[in-house]
Amino acid sequence: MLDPKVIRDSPETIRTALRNRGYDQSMLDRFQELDEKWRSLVEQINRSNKTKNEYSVKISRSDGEEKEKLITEMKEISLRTRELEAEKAATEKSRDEELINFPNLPDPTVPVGSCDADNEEIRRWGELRKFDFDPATHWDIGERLDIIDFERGTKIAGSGFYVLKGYGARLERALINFMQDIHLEQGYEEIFSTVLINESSCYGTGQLPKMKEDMYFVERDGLYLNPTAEVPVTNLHSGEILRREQLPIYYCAYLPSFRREAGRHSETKGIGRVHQFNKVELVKFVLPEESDNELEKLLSDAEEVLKRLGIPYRIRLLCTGDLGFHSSKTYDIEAFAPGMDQWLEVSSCSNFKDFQARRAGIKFRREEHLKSEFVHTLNGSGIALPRTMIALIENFQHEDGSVEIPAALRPYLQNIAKIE
RNA sequence: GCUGAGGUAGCCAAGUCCGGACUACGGCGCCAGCCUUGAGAGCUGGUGGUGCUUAGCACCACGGGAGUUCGAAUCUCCCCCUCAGCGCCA
Repeated sequence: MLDPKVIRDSPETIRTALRNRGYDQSMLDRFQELDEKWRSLVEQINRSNKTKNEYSVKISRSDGEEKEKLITEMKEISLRTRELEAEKAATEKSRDEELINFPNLPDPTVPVGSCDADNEEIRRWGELRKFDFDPATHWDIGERLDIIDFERGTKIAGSGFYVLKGYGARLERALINFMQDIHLEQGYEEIFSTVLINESSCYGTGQLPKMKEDMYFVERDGLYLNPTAEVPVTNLHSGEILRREQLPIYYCAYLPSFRREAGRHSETKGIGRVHQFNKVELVKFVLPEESDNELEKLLSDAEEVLKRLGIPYRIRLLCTGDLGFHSSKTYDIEAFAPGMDQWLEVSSCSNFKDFQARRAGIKFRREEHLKSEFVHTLNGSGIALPRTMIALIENFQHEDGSVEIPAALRPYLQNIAKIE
């Protein structure tokens, strides 16, 4: 959520940001109109309340005929105040509905652009492997090795689900532990959170209201299935005022994530876009002045996973048009999958600045006597499992259909060297 | 799931039965001033949010919401959460 004061004081900044992001700027005009009306109503109600408070004291101190007279007068004032309050409540509701739909302000370093082609490649790591045979896709390899079962996933849950078997399942578990251990080394504290989360948590990080259609919802209990551990983990501190010495907080969390991907999964074959997937997530709570640096560190912490696995990747800085609703600046890490011949987004590292903190009410105090301020939050996948598995299988395949296990991962798989 | 007790400011905690001077008692912590060589103690004032015509003024805030009333921390209803006991359970 943006600071309403900033919208009031520098609407042109907001207008530019909306334009650069490709948003309809009319929301700004609607907000301004409603906000002005709201402020005028607040003024009127304040005046009215003041009179009421004065009457209240007078009534309690008088009796008899005078008291009756005062009560009659106050009745009228009360009635009028109620009307004003009803109007204010309605105005406030409309205004806040506008406010919650404003996307975050892009960081000045974010390139202005509208589509994928405008994203800026920052760097590459690793050599793309040269094959002396035609590299197979992970779904072909997975089926041949009997480690990925698409048909049975569909049978037990539906289209867009899959099941891992044998070494596939073990590889998944190994990757989770491998990643978590790296992040523990890097100074993150491990969290295992709930998979079901309430509505206010989803508003807190900004998934709601925009992503409602993409989330699974348990109607009976009013709970959502976790779409990304960013939501529960960031909300661990919602409504809290942290002490200065608690910051920075680094959390890493493995958690299954669920996305409805309404009308989209059929576009992608394999396990690149599915309804349920595992992900290790990195979440940071930091001092506002540190968040720029913390984003760079977060990115390199996530990259470390791919480096140790030996999977080639590239880093892209997203342009204003591709930036997520709640993010101020985002780097995507894309691993190369030679079978699919595609760069796959395996991580998205974002600085949200105070956007989520403002929604979720996450503050800190520099000194005990000073006013509380909003923290800055960041998060990044560290990293998403299925696409990592795709890259791993497709990069380390042999012509005979076996898949080599990268040396760093072997200790997590009873030291086996390959799956065949 | 049932029964009971609770939720008041950064923290602890009075007030709630019986609505009105509650401008929310008091304490802890913290800040400023006074005092002191210094510190401590003591004393005085301050300590959340919002709006505005911003050395200030006003309003709001007692878990959340709705209602009753001229007036609600206080009465009524719904919901959330905490604790205890019982029940159920991997």
